[in-house]
Amino acid sequence: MTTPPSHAGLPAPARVRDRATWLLSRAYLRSTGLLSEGFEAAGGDLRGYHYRLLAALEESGPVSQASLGRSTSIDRSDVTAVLAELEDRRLVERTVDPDDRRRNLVSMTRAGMGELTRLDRVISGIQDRLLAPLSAAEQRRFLELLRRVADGVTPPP
Amino acid sequence: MTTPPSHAGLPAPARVRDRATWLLSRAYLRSTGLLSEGFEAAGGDLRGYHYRLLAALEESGPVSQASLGRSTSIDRSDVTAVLAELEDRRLVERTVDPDDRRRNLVSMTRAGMGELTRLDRVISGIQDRLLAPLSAAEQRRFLELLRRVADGVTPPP
DNA sequence: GGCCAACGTTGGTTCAACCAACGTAACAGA
DNA sequence: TCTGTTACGTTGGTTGAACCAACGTTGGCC
Repeated sequence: MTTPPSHAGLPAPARVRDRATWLLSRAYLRSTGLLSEGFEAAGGDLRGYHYRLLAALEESGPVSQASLGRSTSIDRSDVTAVLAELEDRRLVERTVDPDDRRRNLVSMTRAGMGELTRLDRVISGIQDRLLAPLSAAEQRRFLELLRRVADGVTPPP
Repeated sequence: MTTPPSHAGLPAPARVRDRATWLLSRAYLRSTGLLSEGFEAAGGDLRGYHYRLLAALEESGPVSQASLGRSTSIDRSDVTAVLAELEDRRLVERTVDPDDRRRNLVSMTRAGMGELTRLDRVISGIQDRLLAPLSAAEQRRFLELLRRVADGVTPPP
């Protein structure tokens, strides 16, 4: 098992303990811990990048790698590497776009769609576990506030 | 400048967009971006680990590296490396504990205290920038919810 | 026909967070 | 007192996510 050490135990230094950046890093750590647990339990040796690419691909239909990179905010060099892994596992296919031979047209296979569906369920379960400390109403509130912090758009006063 | 690319622009795939894990990773990305910006602007080539160690050290007074590692949740091997850098910059001192020669007693120098104070101000400013999208009341609410998510303690129903 | 931009690829880097193994030192039990 | 076990600091790795630079190929535009 790769359950994260969860070194929750002892209190952090006072200078650090209550800062948003610190709480955020701990929450993120917990989140990635749950995710990698989930990905591992799901088998298939996939990680976040794989899921994001499969999700984008399902939504867009066949597209170029560059476009996939833009819609997932994954660097195109990483897209290359991760797609190669997905192709090895027959979850996607890549063919040169006949209309523009610079482009690789990426499309999902039937197996890829199956894997995406499977991962979907796993990841949904993880959201529930992550947010379990909050009531349903608190979860909604939290997500709304978190979204604004993530977006970082400061409204004019 | 190392201002993060902030590739906020285009929307993530629908499967991903509204998940807590995704929002958390984006908020965390923004947070670390602001932090590294701040550390860079502060000069001195220090990063999060350095600050955490200095903060813990100031709070505890002279202690062993192992103890420092426990109170900051930093692996002891990383503590070793980062303390060596802090010592190079004369921000901390290390001496063998005469009462237990396995231990390195770490203490802060005057310069270290000064650096900590300086970084404190920088980091406080970053909290403000990070939470700027929220009103003061929302910030309090957000921090409370975030703390519970970070702690991950699921209360009995 | 030339020039520039886009694309995919290779091969790096960084930071935080880990783990394993080792020698030295202290300690606890027989 | 010896003996086994733990604690400590150190060295030297690995991982995942996010990056950047440079290159050859291809396409579009003037």
